[in-house]
Amino acid sequence: MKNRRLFWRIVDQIESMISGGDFPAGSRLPPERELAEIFDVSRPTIREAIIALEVRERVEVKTGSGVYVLEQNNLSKADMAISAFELTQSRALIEGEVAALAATSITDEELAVLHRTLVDMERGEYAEEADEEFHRVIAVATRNAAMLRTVENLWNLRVSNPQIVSDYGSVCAKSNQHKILDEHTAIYNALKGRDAAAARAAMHKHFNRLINALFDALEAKALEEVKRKASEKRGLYSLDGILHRPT
Amino acid sequence: MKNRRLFWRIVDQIESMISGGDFPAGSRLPPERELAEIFDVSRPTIREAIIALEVRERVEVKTGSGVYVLEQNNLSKADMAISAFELTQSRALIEGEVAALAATSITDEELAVLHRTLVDMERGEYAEEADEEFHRVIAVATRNAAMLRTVENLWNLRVSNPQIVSDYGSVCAKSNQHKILDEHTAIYNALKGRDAAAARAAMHKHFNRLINALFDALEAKALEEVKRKASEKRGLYSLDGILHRPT
DNA sequence: CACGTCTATTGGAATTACCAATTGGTAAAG
DNA sequence: CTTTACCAATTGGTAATTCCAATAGACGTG
Repeated sequence: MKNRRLFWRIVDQIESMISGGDFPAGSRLPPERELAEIFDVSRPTIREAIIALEVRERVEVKTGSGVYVLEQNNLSKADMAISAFELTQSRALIEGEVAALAATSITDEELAVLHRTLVDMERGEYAEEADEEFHRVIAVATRNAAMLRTVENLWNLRVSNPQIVSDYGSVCAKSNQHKILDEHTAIYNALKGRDAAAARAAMHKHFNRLINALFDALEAKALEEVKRKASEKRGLYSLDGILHRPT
Repeated sequence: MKNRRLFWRIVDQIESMISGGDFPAGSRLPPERELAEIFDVSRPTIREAIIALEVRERVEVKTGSGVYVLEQNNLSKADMAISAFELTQSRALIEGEVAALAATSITDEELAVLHRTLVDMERGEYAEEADEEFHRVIAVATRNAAMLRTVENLWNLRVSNPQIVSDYGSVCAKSNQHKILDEHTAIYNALKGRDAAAARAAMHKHFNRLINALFDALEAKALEEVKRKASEKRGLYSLDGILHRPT
């Protein structure tokens, strides 16, 4: 659909200029007539683009004065403050209960779907999708829409927070995938046996290992950082290059 | 600020006409030129209003065809499907874990705030606010932003869903407030004693009674309905009015 | 009856003009 | 020298008009 109306293109351009730092929050945009020249469109088109930005609350229009860039509410500055540890701890406790609840009400069809996610993950393709599907199906099996909604929200927090995605990077690497698979299998077996306590325990074990893995990764990263800085200092203060130099 | 730009007035008018049923979802709005006549403004102004509605996703513009009213995503048709039972069950399990977690990390200041919510509730004023604050502070005490976020989400589900608000109506009536207060006090004491298991149990007990109260209310309502219908039938088929009429 | 073409309708965009609010400078008064 | 009042330039607000492009429905042809 390249037939987007013209003003949307202008909206994108102005928006990228704003987020690109050309117009910091609080600053004034060039007058409409100038923008029309810059983007080589008519003034009405610029006005339409500005109205779109205004509805989106990116700018504020002051009659007779100009168009001003607003602070970005960046929804979820609160979300950004959530760390991978907190998220994983929450998921451990909540999805532990979800698994226990699901064990009492899961159907054979759902168990079959779960088993498919295990096969998918073993094949190695779509590993993340299989992971999501696994946890989601268990939430569905609770017959509780609020639980499903909560589990989905937590997953969304994970994938929408770049910091968390980064922190999970190494933990979910291919080399660790068999661990996830083993733990998922344990959860699956507990659910198959309709054993609520075992399902809860297996889910806790799953997330508990993840938390430890996150700690290990954090520790390794911190250690790396220390080494790097030490190496920098060594470079700065070393006398290797100037002592006993054979001229 | 009565100096709102003209097109905002048009946006409001069109929007109220849509929600007023003049233009059902899927139907086409009158052409821009007609709207300009109807509202006695110029066509560019109509265009600006339509663009605002388009950015808000109330309408869809099809070039050469017309402007069509979109379904209102009334955020959360999925949310509407969540029943009071499901929500309460979720809160029982999740906030049970929250209480257990909080018991290990709650501060004396937070305990003091909790105690204040108990006093507030005892005084009877701001009972709902005190309830919300009570559960919220416990979530804060977990030192886990994801948990806090989840608890807040569940609370929002409750207050934003009219059906759930209605179902909770009788359960949270003043006559039952002392029960809630007693249960909150029990949770508070468990937290004060830093007893995770006791806190979890007290929270479970709290929500478990709520679930039973919801069931009772549902049952009473259904019974009422049966009686009402029976009474209607009685009125329809009764012979009281026509037999042995003293003329 | 099916298919393609033609045309009326409708939105898309540009141009021009003029109005209204704001702003900032300048000149006059104190 | 400071303050105030006014005026003019700037900037957005609205309108009127024109032309273009996409769509849909009518119409005609095979």
